[in-house]
Amino acid sequence: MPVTVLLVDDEPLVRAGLRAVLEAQPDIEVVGEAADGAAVIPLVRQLRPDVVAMDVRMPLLDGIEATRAVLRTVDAPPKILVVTTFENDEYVYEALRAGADGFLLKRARPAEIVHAVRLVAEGESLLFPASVRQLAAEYGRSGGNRAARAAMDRARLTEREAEVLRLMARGLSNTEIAARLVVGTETVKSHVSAVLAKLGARDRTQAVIAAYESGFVAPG
Amino acid sequence: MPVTVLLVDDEPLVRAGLRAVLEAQPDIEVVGEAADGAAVIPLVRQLRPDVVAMDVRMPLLDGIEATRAVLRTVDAPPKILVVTTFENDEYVYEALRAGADGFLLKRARPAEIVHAVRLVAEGESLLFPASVRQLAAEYGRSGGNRAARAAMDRARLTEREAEVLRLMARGLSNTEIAARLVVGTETVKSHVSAVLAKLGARDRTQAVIAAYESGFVAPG
DNA sequence: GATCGTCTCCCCCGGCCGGGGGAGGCCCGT
DNA sequence: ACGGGCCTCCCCCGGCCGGGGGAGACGATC
Repeated sequence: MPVTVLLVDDEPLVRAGLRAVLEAQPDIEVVGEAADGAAVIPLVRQLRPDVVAMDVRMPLLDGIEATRAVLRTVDAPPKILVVTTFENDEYVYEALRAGADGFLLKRARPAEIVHAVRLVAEGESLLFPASVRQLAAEYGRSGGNRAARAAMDRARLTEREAEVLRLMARGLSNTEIAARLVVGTETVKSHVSAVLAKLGARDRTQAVIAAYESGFVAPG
Repeated sequence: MPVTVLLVDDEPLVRAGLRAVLEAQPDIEVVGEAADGAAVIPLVRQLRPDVVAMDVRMPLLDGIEATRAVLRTVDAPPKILVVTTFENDEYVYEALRAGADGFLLKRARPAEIVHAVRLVAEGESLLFPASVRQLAAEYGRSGGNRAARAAMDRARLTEREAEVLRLMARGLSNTEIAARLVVGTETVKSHVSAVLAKLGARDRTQAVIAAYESGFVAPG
């Protein structure tokens, strides 16, 4: 069955764009739209979407309040994907703390948008979407810390995964980690893949960065 | 004759604030504004300001690159006053090394801003205001792992290599770094290899760890 | 007992990574 | 004029990495 999505944005143009991008996917279906946060709750109850793509800055009720309201009042709430224009948007971190599952830049490429929707639908959190990385590179290092901490908290690593991440953050290769933990390299690869998925990291380097930025490991 | 100033910042609000503060002075005149680094060079050629108040973090072309570009391509270049939000901004030092004449915190009081503009216009350099001196002192001790710091000092990275390492420490792949620096991937690979060799790192992950441990990049 | 989560291991495979070696252009200092 | 960094780009190639998919074993919880 397809992933169902509810679009919430005050700009019709943005909604139309998201709809076009997402509807092009056979496994994604846009089941509704709302122009402000106040209309979200009844629509969520009625449509029961898997994912809500929610703008942060909206009239009446902003994305943060709407996120809190949905998570507080709806049983088996949908995943919330926060949509924003700026990567260094204070409201985005507020929304993540309010319980949103990931965020997405409006200027992201279509493939990245689709990827983000699928990921949150599967229950993953999104720390390092490619679009954010790129923008963070353009603006400097303003995007990181708080989002990193939030993502690390939300990651819910198992003990073994945390152990593997600590060794990754000391520069060990998969083979070396396997030797240290006295398991097979394939096992280590499984754990590493799980860590990457949970942190929304693309490779071990990004995972280590997230570990430092979140305070999971400390320098010195 | 008055001191003429060109404002370069991607945030209209910041430009408006600087303009208000500076225009209040009879001997200072704001002669132009730009929203990104790419627009700076033609404006400098056209307006020939005495001082350019340049943001470090900007889209398209950041303050460092813009500073280099201006100093390299303009005859009798203006004084460059780097404007930043954060005191511990790695980019600021980079900009100073690129030839900027001083820097200025956005949160500075109006009188300090005016003072800074007048000073650089007179040819003084503003490299170490109190806030930065303090931060440099903190870097001196809190910058973690002494061995890592020693290794980083011994490494003697070139400017380009340091730039590449910073981007590596943000999780960018070689391809992404190449796009950002507008060079070929082979070039990036050369720089990365040089960084790894100089730091004694086996792979990019270890290099990023060294960057964090040495304080070359700081979490938060 | 059945289900779930965790830890363990396996195969295939494409791709990025990093090593080695080379080379041309540029600016700078001797 | 000649070197010496530095930045740029090129080739070949082995290997580690990460994705996708699958599966068995164990304990806990319902």
